[in-house]
Amino acid sequence: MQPTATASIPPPADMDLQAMQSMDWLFKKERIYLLAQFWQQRATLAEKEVTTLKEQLAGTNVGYETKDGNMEKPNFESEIAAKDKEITHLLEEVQRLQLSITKLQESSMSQISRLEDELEQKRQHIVRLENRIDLQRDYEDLKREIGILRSVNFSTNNPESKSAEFLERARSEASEPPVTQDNEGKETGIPNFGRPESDLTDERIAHILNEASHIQMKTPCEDSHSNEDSKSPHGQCSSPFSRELQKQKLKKYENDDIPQEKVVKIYQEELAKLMGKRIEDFRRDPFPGMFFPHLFSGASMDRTQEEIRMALDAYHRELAKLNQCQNPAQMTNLGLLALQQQALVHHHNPSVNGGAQDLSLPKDKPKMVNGIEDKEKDCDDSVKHSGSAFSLVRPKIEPGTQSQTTSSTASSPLSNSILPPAMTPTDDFATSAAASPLQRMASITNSLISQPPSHQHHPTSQRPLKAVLPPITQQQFDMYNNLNTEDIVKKVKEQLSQYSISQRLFGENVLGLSQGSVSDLLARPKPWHMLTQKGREPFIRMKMFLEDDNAVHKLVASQYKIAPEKLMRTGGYGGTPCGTPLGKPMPPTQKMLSEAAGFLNKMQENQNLLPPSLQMVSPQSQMPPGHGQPMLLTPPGIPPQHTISLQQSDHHMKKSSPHGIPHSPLSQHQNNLRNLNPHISPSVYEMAALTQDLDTQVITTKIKEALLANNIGQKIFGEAVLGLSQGSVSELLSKPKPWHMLSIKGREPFIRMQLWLNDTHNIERLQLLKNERREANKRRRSTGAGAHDNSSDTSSNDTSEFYHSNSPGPGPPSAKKQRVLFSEEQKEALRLAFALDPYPNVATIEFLATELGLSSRTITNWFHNHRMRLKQQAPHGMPTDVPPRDQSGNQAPFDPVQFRLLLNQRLLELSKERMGLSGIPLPYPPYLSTNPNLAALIGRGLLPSGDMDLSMLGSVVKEQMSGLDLSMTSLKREPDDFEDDVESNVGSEDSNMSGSLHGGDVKHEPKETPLAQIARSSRRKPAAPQWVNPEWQDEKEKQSSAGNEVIINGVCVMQTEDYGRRSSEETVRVEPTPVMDRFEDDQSDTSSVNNDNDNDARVEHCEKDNEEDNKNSEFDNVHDDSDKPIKHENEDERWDY
DNA sequence: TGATAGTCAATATC
DNA sequence: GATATTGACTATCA
Repeated sequence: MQPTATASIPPPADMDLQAMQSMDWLFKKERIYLLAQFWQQRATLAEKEVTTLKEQLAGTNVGYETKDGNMEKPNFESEIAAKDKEITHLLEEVQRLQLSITKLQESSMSQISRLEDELEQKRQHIVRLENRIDLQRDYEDLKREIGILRSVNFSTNNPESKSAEFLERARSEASEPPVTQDNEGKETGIPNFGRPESDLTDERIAHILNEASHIQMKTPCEDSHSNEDSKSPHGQCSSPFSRELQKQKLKKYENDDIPQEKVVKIYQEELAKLMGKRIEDFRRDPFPGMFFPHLFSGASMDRTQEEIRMALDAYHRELAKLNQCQNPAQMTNLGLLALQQQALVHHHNPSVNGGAQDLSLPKDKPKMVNGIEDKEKDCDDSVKHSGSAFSLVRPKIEPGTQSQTTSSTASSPLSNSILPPAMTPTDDFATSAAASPLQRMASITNSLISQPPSHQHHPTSQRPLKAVLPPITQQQFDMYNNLNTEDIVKKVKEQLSQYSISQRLFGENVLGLSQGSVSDLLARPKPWHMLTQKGREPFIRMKMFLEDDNAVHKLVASQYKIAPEKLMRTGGYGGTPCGTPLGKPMPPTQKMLSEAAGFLNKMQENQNLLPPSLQMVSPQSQMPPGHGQPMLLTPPGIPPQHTISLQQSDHHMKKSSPHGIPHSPLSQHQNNLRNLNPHISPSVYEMAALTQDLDTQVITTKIKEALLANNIGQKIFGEAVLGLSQGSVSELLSKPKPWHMLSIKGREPFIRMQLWLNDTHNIERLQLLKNERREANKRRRSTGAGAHDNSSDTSSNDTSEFYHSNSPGPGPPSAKKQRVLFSEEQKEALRLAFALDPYPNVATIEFLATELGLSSRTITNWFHNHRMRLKQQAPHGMPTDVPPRDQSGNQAPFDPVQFRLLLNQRLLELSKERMGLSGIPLPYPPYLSTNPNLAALIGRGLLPSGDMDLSMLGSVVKEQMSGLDLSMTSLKREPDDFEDDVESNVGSEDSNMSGSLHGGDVKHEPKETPLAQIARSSRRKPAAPQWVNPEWQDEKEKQSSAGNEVIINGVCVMQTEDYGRRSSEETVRVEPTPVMDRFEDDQSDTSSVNNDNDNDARVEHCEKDNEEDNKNSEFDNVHDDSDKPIKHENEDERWDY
């Protein structure tokens, strides 16, 4: 018994704005509070009981007779003592819990202050970011100012303004981000890649700079050390100086409080020095990289570049942060700067001239050859600028330990992963991530040049390369010389599970290991002392990961790339308000989820059908209709809109709450959260995760009605509202899965539908869009004469153009891929094969592929699709038609001979039907009667009974021997109805006559009774849930032991109690599109018991399912022994049904 | 390697 | 032309 309503809990005393920042604490506290309350209640009860007992003891004199006949008083004393003990225990418990509360309060205070600090920092950062949006312009302004000042300077110091001009030119071209000039000499900001590089030769630069160096005032340090700098990578003078320079430059943008003159001077000096050195180097060895590429890239050359890199690094970092916002405009800025910087590399590097051309290669592509050197020198500086939170994956490399570095590319996958998709690991990025900012910028540039911006989120192009993490340094080994691997693993697992981080993501980004390895490590961590140095590395990384507060957030954010990929199609996700600097790319944090979950759950108490967030007018309605930017007509998970939704739903709650539930802490949280951080609101995914129930059937029915009534097609609806294709919409509408069966992703469309339904202008908008499309089509027809009628109107309207404009322009709209079309016979064969073995092994697949003249891939796909679709067709609460795969691979083997024989039967039947002979019964060969499997098939009506036309059989057999003739077409039939029968055929003894035909191809494995087969559970374990309210997790833990919940597809939780209620009382699904026709043939033959299921449209399924249910009921007992808290969905459904 | 969920898009059907 | 079906594919997980 739990203390009842949350509403009865007084809000914690310090429920204020600050506390809102720490929702997890709040939840913990609340829970503890509840527990304390609970225990206290129990203590009181126990006390009462004791009192009662004492009274009884005092007031009664009853006794009982012992064996020896003596009367004895009941031992109330001991009972009282026990109760007293219990009371003590309970009171202790209460005390303990109260202590916990106090502790939590304390810790929360520190947490709050920390959060405040963090917030303040972020605010500052935002301010800085805002200041830097115009970075490029500032930069160029500065450049111009330099030019002006230089001219003045030179004019006063040297009448030879010509040299000043030259110098300026050299300067601007060699050291500043190259900015092309248009005819008017106006800077366009576009890098001039086309300009001949020889335009400014090094000799000329040298000349100019030599001239200038005589003219200019130089610092003594510079004079005396310029040469040394070129030799020594750690020049005493230049490094501090350049750091100073960098600082100054940064300050310029942050404060603008440095006198420009000074800045200019610094620039000039630095540039002159750099250029001087460059020339020196070049003179000494015109082709250094050719002979000593490592030295070249690693020492002098780099030294000079390094300083400029450092100066530009600030830009890079800030722009990268800006880029997090995925704002196209900012992307442009970034791109420009990247281009400029790349150009700078080109210009600044003498290698661009003539023979030394290839010397730039190690810079731009610091991969195979020079990767090591690049990394070694770059990490020195660039590491310092890397995001601190993820420094663990690019462990700080001490100068002294650098030489140990053996990593070839030294990429930092984690830092890659936190880049926005546009910057995520393409080849270049992955390899250059650890390189200098310039290299990174160059990579970005390359990427920008080679990819249209809309490709930013293409999932395939950004697939991270296998991570190669820098090795753990000796220092780190020393630091972690003894770790509790189990503990680490436990914590890591908690983190991964809590934040729904996949093992793959974690492995690739944090450990540099594959998912499989991670799984192994996490499942079976070896004790520290048993590990080799190498084996310890991952644990050290894990430890570092755990110690980095930000790491998990970044990882979560990077995992979110899924969402942007999807949502960016509408610009929705990108519309996320910025303010999420690199360090905090706005993952929906635990707190937020808890918050929203609490709220949603609370809301659901008050509303039967819908989660509160959905009970609202689509925020889109607040936008001017026909707004230029095409968007989904329901918010695609855009936080701002959701904010509205929360507000509205909150409002709704207040209005509609029948129970008048006052402001519970939860709703108060919500309010506060909303006020505090309007932009931190759940996305559609989060809403999906946080919504415990939603009647998909009702939603789809409503949608269908609405579409039908208004003559709106699935296509336009799908594209405009759901971002899905017509086919998908059709499936969704006709076969909506119950909410609890859907993964988070699968829930998304339903959320959108609901949002759309709540939009008061939903129809208007769609009509508007429809009209627009129609007119656009008309226009196109009249003007374009249908010249490029590539895909009818599919991708030619606004919305879909928007959706599909991702496809890069280049290349013809690839010719329509022709779909494989199975003939009826092929289908029949596949169905038969499926009936025999729904999980064919490779050999079987190959056999089938050969037999049917299809590719293995096609066969695999078919099986997969068939399994999935059968599953889908199973009504709610029904067991699926696909038995779980045999865990040990002992599925009754697929027997080619049996397959062929059965197939022959089927084909005969088909031919007969075609020839109008369907009434004539066919005999089956004698052995069939001895083969229970086949007999079962026959019994179920799969196979005809009666006398067989032997001549036909002969001909079919002939056909078979020469390969099946699968060209026939005839009746349709689903094997779905008989596969169960095959499975249910207890004690089958098939495949004994296997062998001669392709026998070698097919393994015959030890058999197992179907009972055992079915009783076995799926080999898949439920995956870690994603975006499930952590609060639920706890409850789940409690509940799951009762076996009433199951995690589906690793992403959603099925409340089987609900489920049972649902299927028994609530929703009886009536499929709008009956699928009966496909099962007609077999229905009459179904000998199973019909359990009077009132689902008309699903009768045949119910029959099957009931049948299977009956069959399986006995297996359930087998399973009941298992104490597995989480069961396979099939099993669960079976149990609940 | 192989399983599942989700989806697209070609094709079929109404 | 709208909708349904279905082969193919990606992403993710174990």
